Amino acid sequence: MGRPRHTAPQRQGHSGREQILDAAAEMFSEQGYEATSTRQIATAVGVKQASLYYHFARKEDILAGLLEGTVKPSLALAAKLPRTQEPPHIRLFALTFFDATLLCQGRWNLGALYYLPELRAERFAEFRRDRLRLKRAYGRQIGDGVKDGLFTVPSVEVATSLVFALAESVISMRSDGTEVDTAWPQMIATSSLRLLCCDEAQIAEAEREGKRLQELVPAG
Amino acid sequence: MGRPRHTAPQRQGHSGREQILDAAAEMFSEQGYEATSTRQIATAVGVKQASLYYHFARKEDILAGLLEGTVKPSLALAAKLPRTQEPPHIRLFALTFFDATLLCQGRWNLGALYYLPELRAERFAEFRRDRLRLKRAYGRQIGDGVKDGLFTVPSVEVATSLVFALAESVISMRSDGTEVDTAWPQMIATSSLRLLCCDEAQIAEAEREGKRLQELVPAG
DNA sequence: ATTATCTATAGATCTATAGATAATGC
DNA sequence: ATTATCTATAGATCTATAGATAATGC
Repeated sequence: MGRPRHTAPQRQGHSGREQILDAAAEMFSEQGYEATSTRQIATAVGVKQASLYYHFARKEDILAGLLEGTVKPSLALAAKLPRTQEPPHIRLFALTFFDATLLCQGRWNLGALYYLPELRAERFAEFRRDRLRLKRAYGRQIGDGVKDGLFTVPSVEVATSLVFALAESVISMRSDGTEVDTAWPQMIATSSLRLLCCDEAQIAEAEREGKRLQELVPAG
Repeated sequence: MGRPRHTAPQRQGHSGREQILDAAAEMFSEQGYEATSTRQIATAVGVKQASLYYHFARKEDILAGLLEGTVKPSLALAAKLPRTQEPPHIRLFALTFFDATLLCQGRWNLGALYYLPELRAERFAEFRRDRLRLKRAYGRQIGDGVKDGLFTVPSVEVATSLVFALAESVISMRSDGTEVDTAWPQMIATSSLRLLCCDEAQIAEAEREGKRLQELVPAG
């Protein structure tokens, strides 16, 4: 319903809103936020520029709409980890694997949005806070593992930053055009444990058990 | 010489060109390229907007001027590594340490420019090629190490991407406001070897010997 | 004469708003 | 009446050029 479009729909997505988000996801992640005009998005969707404003009050809200739901699933998994009673190396493997898997999949490289300098704006404070919470969840697993003698690191803070960087490394890979296949998340999670000087026997155990925990949360 | 400015100089740098680059470095790395207007840069320098165009024909050339010289030093070190006759784990440590050190220092977080979506433009093809060459240099050290039985990895390609991501991890750290002190490069280089399943004895050796190789190239 | 600035402005954007219009639903 | 589009446009940019101007150097 509503007045018919001049052009046939050009985009995936049932509602107009979803079509806008789909087009914006592609363009924001590949060209950047400021470099993508509302006119460009509208043309890709197959509507006139002003029609976007029926669905989103401001351009920023389109980006916010995309960010919503990117970290939430990982954060949901992280929240359930403490209750699993699993040892830290398995929990960390599960978190890293899950997070990397999310960033690998999806038609567009949504993770690239994390690097947009525009995210410093107040409008995106909540997203930044969520991403920081996720990083802290990594830190908790690593800290617990050190306490239990499973990991050996010179600094929990540095180790956390490095493991977090490994999980997110698929973002730059995809941006650079590297094919990131389904084997990567496992290699990333395993590499993280190696970096933490985890025992090979325990790494093997985490590889077996860690994937089971993915089911704690509905698949992204 | 030249007509005097209306405002006293606001920026570090001897020439006008350097002052423009200094201001642009700060703004491009913090706000992004498109989000930074030539007027903003000019104001920060203390000149009128049009005066920038005496030094740079186009806005893109300012960004190109900044990128020039960011990967070159690491690439120069990488080029000299084969002649050193050092074993791969020492060469890789040296490269990672040097690269991370460069990214850590400097008034502005120039590495953040690597993530600007605008770098996909043809104007920056040379920079992209250089960065890819640097990544391949990482790959060569890792491949050699695997051949010599020093490293054990499921895939040289994935391992290369992960080690490269570790070296560049300081970029996101600095962007997020994390204090990145002088101890990080060493921890990053060491962590890289751990990720590659390198022997602890050889890691210790690389920590001792790797730093010596920094002198192959004039300090960035 | 050369250098490095300035003023002024063309021309091309770009975001967002106001209000009309063409469907469907009640 | 409601929904989702359309047309038209205001007002604010933004990059880049043309040409004047105020220094220094020869």
